[in-house]
Amino acid sequence: MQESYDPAAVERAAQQYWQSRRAFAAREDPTRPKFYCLSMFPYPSGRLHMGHVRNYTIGDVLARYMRMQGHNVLQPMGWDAFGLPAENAAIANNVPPAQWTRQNIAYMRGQMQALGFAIDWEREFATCDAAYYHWNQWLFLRMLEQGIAYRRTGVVNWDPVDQTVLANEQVIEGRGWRTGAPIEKREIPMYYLNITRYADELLAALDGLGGWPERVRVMQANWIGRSEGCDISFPYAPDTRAALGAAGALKVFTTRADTLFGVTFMAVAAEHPIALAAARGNPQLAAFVEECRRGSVMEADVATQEKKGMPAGVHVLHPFTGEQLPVWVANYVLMGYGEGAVMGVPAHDERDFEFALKNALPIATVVRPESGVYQEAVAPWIPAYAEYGVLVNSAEFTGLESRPALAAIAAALAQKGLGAERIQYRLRDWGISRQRYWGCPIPIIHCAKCGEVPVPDKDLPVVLPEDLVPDGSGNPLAKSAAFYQCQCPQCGAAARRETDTMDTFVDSSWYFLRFACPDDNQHMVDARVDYWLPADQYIGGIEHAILHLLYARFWTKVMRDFGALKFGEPFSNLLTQGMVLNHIYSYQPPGGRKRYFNPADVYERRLEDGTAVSEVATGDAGTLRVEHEGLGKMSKSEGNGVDPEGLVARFGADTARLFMMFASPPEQTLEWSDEGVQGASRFIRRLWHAVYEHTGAGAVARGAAGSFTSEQTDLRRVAHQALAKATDDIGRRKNFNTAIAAVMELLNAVGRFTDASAPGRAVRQEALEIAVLVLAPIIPHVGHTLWEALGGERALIDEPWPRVDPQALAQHTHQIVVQVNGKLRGHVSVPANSDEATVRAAALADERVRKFMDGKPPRRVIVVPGKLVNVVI
RNA sequence: GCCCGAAUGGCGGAACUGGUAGACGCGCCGGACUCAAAAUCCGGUUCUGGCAACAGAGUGUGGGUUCGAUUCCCUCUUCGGGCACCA
Repeated sequence: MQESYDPAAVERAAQQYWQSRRAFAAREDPTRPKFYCLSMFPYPSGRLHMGHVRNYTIGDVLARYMRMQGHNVLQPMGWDAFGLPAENAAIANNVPPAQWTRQNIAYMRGQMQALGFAIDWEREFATCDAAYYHWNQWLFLRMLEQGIAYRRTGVVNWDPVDQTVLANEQVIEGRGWRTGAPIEKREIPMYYLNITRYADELLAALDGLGGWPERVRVMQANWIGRSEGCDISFPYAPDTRAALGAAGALKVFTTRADTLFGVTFMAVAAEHPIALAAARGNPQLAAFVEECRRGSVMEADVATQEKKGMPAGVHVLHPFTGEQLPVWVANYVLMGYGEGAVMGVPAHDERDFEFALKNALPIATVVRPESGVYQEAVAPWIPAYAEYGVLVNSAEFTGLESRPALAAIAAALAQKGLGAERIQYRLRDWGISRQRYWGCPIPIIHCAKCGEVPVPDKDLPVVLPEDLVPDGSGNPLAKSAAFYQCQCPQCGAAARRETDTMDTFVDSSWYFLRFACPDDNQHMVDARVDYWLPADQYIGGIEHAILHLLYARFWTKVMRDFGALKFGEPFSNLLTQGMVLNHIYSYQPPGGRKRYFNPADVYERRLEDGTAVSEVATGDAGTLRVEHEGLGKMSKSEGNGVDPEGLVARFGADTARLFMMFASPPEQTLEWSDEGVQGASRFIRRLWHAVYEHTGAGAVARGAAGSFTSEQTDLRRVAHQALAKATDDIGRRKNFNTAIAAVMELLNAVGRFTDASAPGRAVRQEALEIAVLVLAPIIPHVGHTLWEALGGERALIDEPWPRVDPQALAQHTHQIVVQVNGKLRGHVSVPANSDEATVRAAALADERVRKFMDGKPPRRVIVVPGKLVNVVI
């Protein structure tokens, strides 16, 4: 081996070795346990960012570790290639999205290969390949047949100037990002997937996902939002009947039917039929409805906006008392959730309370706590009582507790035909239509005579033309006659092809299945899926905890019910990785636009009074003082990204990988640190030198055996403790930082080890072998060379994970911590197999312990075997 | 606004099941090597007081449970993720 470590040469050699053996090509092999290690595939944005490097390094460490543990490992990679950024790039550069996307894929593939990931590149595909999205369309048609896919109207952001539907991201403070025009809501027909049909199963099956982080399961459960409650109908009063021209009832859903006698008003969404009818004869109300129509469609905006309302001037009747209740139109009631109407109970609901105070609506208390003082909520400083309690002022239900009252009121309503118990979900059906070009075409043909006609299977895939260039106004497909002109498959008449494309979440809802059989052109999936799936480990950003992961679970269940899969959950174990952060520096010129500076260009300077300021050099040898805004996600807009490519060029892929794995545990955020990178590089060089000096001193007998000196015993204990810890940290806890720390301690111990005798050198050999093998999944390139130098018979990639020698771990004495009143006062050494009485006696005999006991008798002595004694006085 | 997390030395983090707070790394300080610098190696490094031995304080805030709390419970603060058309 070379005396000095040259990352470029070492990495080239290892990568060439793996490539020449096709080391990562995965084959189905029923005789071996399989391990499908899946990282979320990237959007091909142009260049890899540090989040990608982190994600794929975590996956690679696990894949390589499991390979060493004897598993048949599949680690694939592909491209989530449809989406908005390609269209934006197309508008900016006048390049077709397909060309931009495929160039990016080629570039990013090269970047990934330079990082040395153990990926089976033979299975690679992109979601914009017709051979892939063919099956999106095929399954969509099956869903249509089963009523899972259906068409109805939905609300979108409409830019009236560009005549274009905008994504939420393209709406900035209520205005179109390109035109600056105020955005309107518009209802258009769209396709939906009936995910709510699976709500119960998606919720219940979370219990079986023990390999998922608890917080993700909680988030999904809350997102699905199952609530048990009651539908209640409030019959129209004569004024409402007149406005609507029909009899009927206003239906609401509530989980608090026990507060029914406290209803003092009703609130409906601006889009509700009653609101629209009432607005016809009421210009003021019509203006308010119009104002609501202009508001945002985003839930966060709706929930934080000022709660406004206006009386509709019509009434409904209380189902028990027959009292006339005013109907209000309110901007906080969502048409898309429940019935688009809610009953207002100010005394027992925070939001209704606020609304009632503001609009001078009556407040009626009908529930009180079972005990304790209670003050009726009548003013802003007395909060509404939103808990369960005992009913008052509730006719025949007075005196009941809330829970029995819920059932009793529901039963009474059912008898009157004005209500029934029902389970309601917060989850809404999944709208998949996008009025955009760069996506998977929805395989439907609209015929004037036959209506919506599915494209026959034999005509699939409906291929997306790749030569169009969007210009920001409308969907190019809708302007391309070559695309939309077609014949009706049923009657043969001239017809119009659907020009909406699918949400890109559809593409990512099943790509992990396709990796098992990317070459099957006859079927969506085949029997190989049953070998590889479910994925044993899925790794990706926490930001995907809800939408992507829920859609993928749903899609899997649909395919299972269709008979294409034998399992209902796609990912057995999930690791949600934290984000990569860096410092944000900016300069705000007076009256100008804020500029951001990369932390790499910023340096600190101390002023004469000692305060530190951040500055950047400007072109004319001057400096500019910049403001530190704290830490934030690496992003283009804040200019604080670090390019992985430069890092690899300067330090090598192993350093990049080691730093990422060492800086923090995978689930936590990772703060970028140039010094930390240097530290990782330094450690690799120290390891390199330790092996260089050891092997340079001549051949060594492999395998330490026989009796050991105490120095040898100590090094062996450190080595096998590090191995045991790293095995647990990587395999079970997936905390790589502490596994690396254990090997660092081991290398420190090797450095202190002075025994140059033949048995001593065999012990050092064993320690270095353990260090190299344990780090193999993390720094595989340098490991490849070092393993060869240590005399490995096989290449490192073919080595199994080393075994812990229990004898090396054995300890004859234990250090016991002694506390007095919970404070550390001393240590005592006792034989490893001491009983409690011995430990207790040793502790009480300790000089410092006696000092702190101050002659007082112990009131209590707590002994934790092998660890600690606490003397309570 | 709602749901979910997080907060520990100068910095990143460790302490896994309630049992020695600060492993490991960075930075800094001192030393060795060098004409010198870089690199490398050795030692020190939570804070306060003390020459030291040692003592006291200390895990975002305030409270609680416990022999014992970074860990469990409640409160608040700040930061981050998600909120259905960014992916």
